[in-house]
Amino acid sequence: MKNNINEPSGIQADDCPSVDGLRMTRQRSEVYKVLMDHRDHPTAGEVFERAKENMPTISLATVYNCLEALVQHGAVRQVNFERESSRYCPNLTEHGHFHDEESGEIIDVPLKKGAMLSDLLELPEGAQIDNLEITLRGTIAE
Amino acid sequence: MKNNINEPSGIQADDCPSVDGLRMTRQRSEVYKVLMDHRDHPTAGEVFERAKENMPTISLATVYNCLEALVQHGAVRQVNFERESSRYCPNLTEHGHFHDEESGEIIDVPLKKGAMLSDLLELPEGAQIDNLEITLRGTIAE
DNA sequence: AGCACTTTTTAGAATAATTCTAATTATTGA
DNA sequence: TCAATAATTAGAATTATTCTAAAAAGTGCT
Repeated sequence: MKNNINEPSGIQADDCPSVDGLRMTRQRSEVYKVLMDHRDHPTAGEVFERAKENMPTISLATVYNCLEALVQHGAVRQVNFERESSRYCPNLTEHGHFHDEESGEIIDVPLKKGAMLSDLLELPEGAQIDNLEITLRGTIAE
Repeated sequence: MKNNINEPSGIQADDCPSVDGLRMTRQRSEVYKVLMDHRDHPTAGEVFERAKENMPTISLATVYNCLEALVQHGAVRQVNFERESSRYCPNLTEHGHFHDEESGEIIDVPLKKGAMLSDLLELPEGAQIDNLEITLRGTIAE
């Protein structure tokens, strides 16, 4: 790969706050920036298209690799709607996703402060929850 | 297809309570029975394997068709865990799913009676919810 | 800087769940 | 019984994602 940008691999805090233990390569930083830029839950393919604008040599496999690395280090969340392509979301606060069937838009749905999941759900005895996904599909009345 | 079983296509209430507007074929009824028999959230492939025991000529495409028909008519729910194969669930009460990472088991998690989703989530103004999916991943402490 | 070592990136091939296609079979209702 | 519609089937096609193996980049030591 031609690397003509004279840039250290440690990234400005603004771009990506050096995710714990994750080496910040130019590609990972670009992928992360794409997600931060418009926070609209793009698919890997969409991230690829956007990343190519700044970094024409990036490959789709790398985008997948970067997304996986970012997800595993907790810098980004992976969101699944039924059988569609995974989407990626840089919002790390606990939240669900509302999929507007009319506009196609995906809207972050924050958990109410202080709300306990166990108020809503009859969880199994002793359950330790590592991951929670709440997805909603519907419409918005005008 | 060889059809050597002399059986009307209308199904016993016990097998499948004539889902509104859905013609109950032998295959759909078999697929539904598989789901009712062990309620363990099988994948389409697993449903296929089980259905073949009683109906060796059934095809995988038909299993997919039947599952889709049953889902669309609300007789069965489709459950997705991340990128895994879809799973199918005949429990029609509102509930989520807990995926035990140790045993691999999937456990239905009932919504508490009277609990409102809007107590937990900051829903968008005017949201009409057609579909809600709550999935949890974790472990169970002994 | 030079060198050995590890990690990442890359293009393209492979995989696997699901959907599609077109032909056959079953079902319905006149 | 016949025509019309719907469902089933085998196998091909699709598509998101993962894998592979080679090249490139990064790291750390002297």
